Amino acid sequence: MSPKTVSRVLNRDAPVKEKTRARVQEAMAALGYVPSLAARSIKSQKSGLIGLITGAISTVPNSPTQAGLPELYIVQGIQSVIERSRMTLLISDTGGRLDRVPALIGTFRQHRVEGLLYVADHHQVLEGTIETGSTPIVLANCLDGRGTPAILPDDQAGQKALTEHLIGLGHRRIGYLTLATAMEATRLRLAGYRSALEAAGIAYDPQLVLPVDMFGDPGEHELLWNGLDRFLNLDRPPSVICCGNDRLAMAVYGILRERGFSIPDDISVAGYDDHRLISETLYPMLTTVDLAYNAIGARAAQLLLDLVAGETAAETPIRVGGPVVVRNSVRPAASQAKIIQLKGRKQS
Amino acid sequence: MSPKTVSRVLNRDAPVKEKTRARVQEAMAALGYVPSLAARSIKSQKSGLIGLITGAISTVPNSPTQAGLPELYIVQGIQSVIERSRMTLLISDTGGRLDRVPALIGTFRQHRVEGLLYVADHHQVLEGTIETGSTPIVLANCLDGRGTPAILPDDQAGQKALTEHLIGLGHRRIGYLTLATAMEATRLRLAGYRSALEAAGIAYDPQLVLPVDMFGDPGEHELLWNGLDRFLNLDRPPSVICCGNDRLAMAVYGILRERGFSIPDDISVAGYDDHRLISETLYPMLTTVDLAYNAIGARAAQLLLDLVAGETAAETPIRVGGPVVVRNSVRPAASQAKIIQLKGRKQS
DNA sequence: CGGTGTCATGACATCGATGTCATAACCTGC
DNA sequence: GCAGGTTATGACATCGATGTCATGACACCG
Repeated sequence: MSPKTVSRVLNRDAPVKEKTRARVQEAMAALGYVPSLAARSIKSQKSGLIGLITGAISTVPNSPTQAGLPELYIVQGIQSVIERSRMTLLISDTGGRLDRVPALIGTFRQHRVEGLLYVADHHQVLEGTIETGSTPIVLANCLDGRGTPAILPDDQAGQKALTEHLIGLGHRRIGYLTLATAMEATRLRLAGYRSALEAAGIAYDPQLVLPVDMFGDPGEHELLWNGLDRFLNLDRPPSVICCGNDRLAMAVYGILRERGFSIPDDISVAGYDDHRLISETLYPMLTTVDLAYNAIGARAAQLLLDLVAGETAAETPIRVGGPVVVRNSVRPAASQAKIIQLKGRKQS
Repeated sequence: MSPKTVSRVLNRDAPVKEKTRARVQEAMAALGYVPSLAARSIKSQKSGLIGLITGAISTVPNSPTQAGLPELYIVQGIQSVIERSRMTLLISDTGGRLDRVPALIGTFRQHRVEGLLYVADHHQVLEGTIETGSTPIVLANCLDGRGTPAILPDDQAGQKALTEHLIGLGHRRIGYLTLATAMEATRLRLAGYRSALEAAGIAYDPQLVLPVDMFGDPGEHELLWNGLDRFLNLDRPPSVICCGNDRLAMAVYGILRERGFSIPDDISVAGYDDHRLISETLYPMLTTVDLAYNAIGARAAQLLLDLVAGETAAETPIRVGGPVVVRNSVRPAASQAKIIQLKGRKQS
C-alpha cells in the first residue's frame, strides 16, 4: 500500500479495488490518520483560507460601549457565508491600532490566504490604502479612494425612510440627536433626514438637530439632558426624538421619564441600528432602522468569494439598506402634540 | 544562492556574509517573496494555529437578543492573549448546532491546530464530551464530566458580593428577578444570594424570587410586568430589584417608571454582567456585577498556551470572579423604604 | 498457451522550507 | 606558496500529499 494509493482512496480520483480500499480505511482509522492541509496546500497552491481583519474582537477594553458591536454583527454575516463555502476563516485584529494592519496582512500572506476582508468599526472613508499585493480584498463598512470593492450601509436611505415614516404619522417637528458630526454616517443620515423633510414640504429647522454622541463617556448623560432641554423649550417643541443609535435612545428613555414624560404617550422616540438587544428589550420596544450589518457582512463575503473564484468585480461600492422596524415607541402625532407643549413648558 | 542560503537569511540560524545577505534581501523584495507557513509547518510539525469553536459569531439570526454577546466578550479576551503569542487564531462556529462540533474539530485537525478552545454561550454543564484526539483543549464558560480544563465565571461569589453590598446599604427586602431556573448560573447565583442573606441573619423569602427571563421573546415584558406587580403588592415589598442580567434591568427601568416609580429615588435596581453598552448608558447608570467575560477568555487562552507548551494542567475548573460595579441605580434603603410602601399600594 | 488490452498499483519527482553533512572560499602563519 | 583551520555556501534528503508515468495483475480472445 503505497502513499499514492492512500491518496487515491482519499480523493477518489482513480479506481481502487474494493478490498484495498477497505484495508486502507481500516489502517487510517487504527492510526488516527488525518490528512494534512498544509501539505495539500503546498501542492495545490490553494490554502482554502480567508483572512479577516477587524478591530471588533479585541476592541480597546477601556472605550467599550460603542465600538465593537456593529463590527461583530458584520463578522457574523461574513462567517455564515464563509462557513458554507469550503474555506476557513483566519481572524486577526488590529486591537484598535490601524498601524498594525500591514503586519497582520504579512502574517496572512504567509498563510497564503486566498482573499482578505477588512471590517471597519464605523462607516468611514479610509485615509490610506491597504496594500495586499495581488490578494483580492473587500472592504466592509468603509471605503478607500482607490475604488477597492466595498460594501456599505445605506445610511441616507435608512434615515430618509424613517423620517418619511414619522411624517406619515403626522409628525412635523422631528428632533434629531445625531452621532458625532465628523462621522460619515451622520453626514449621510442628515442628508436623508433633510431630503425627507423637503419632499414633504417641511422646512428644515437647525434648532431641531443636535450632535450628542460621546461614545458612552461620562458626561454624555448631561449633554443629552441639556439637548433635550433645548428641544423641549422651543416655541414649537418636537413631537418625536430621533436618536443616532439605539444606545442613545436607551438613555433618552430614562431622561425623558425622569422629567415626567411618558413614552410614547407624551413624546415619541426612534433609534437607529435595530440592535435587538436594546430595541426589543426597552419598554416600550423601540421603533428603529435595521442597519443590516449582518447583510453587509454576508454581501462582502460573497463578493470576496466571487473575486477569489476569478469573477470580475461588480461596480462598487454597494450600499445595503435595511427597513424601518416599527415597534411601540412612536405614536401618531395627533395623539400627543398638545401634551408635549404643556409638559415641555412645565418642566423648563 | 541556493534555497538553503535564503533560509539562513530568513532564520539567522547560521552566519551569512553581509554581501550575500544583501543580495538575497534585494531579490526577495524584488520578487515579493513571502515564506510559506504551510511548508514550514510541514517540516517543523508545528502549525502555529489555535482553533476556536463557538456559537458566538453566527448565532442564529432569529433569536438574537440574548445569546452571542457574552461569548463575544470571551472571544475578545482569547484573541488578545493569542495575539500576543506567535499563534494565529482559526475560528469556526457551530451556528448554534452542537452536532457540528465533530466536523469542525475534524477540519481543525487537518489544519494541525496545536490547541483547541471551546466557548459556550452560557454557563453550562456539557452533555457529552468533546473528542479531540491528543490535541489539548480548554473549555470556557462550561464544564464537562471528565475534568477537562475549564474556566468558569464565579456566579455564586458575584451574586453574594452584590447582595452583601445591598444589605450594607440597609436593604432587607431584596427582590430577585432571575434568569431561567434551568441555567447553571441561576442555581449558583441563587446560592450566593441566599448565603449573603443567611450571613446577615435575614430570612429567605421565596416570594421575593421569580424567574422571568425569556431571552427577549415577545411576552417577556408582560411576564416582567406581572412579576414586578407581585413584588410591589407584597405586604413588605422589596426596596431593591436585582435582575438576572443587565438586559432585564433595562426593561425593568421602563416598567417601573411607567408605573410611576422614580429610579433610584423610589426603588433601587441592580443588574448582572456589567454589559457596559447597557450599564453605562442607562439613566441612571446601573449598579451591577462585572461578569469578567474578557478575563475568562484571557485565562482560558493562557491556560491553553501553557498546555500547548507542555506544562501540566492546573487543577480545574478555575472560577473567575468580577467585582460589584457601583453606579447610580441603588440608594441606601433608609431614603426610599416608605415611599415604596405607598406607591406599591397605590399602583396595584 | 501466448498475445493484448484493461484495470489496479507503485516508483519517482514535485511543491517550499529546513536539517545534515560535504565542500568551497577565505584567512593565517611559516 | 602551501599546510591547516575557520567560515560561508551548496547538494541532498526530508516533511506529507499528489501529478506523471511505468509496471504489475488479470481476463479474454484467438
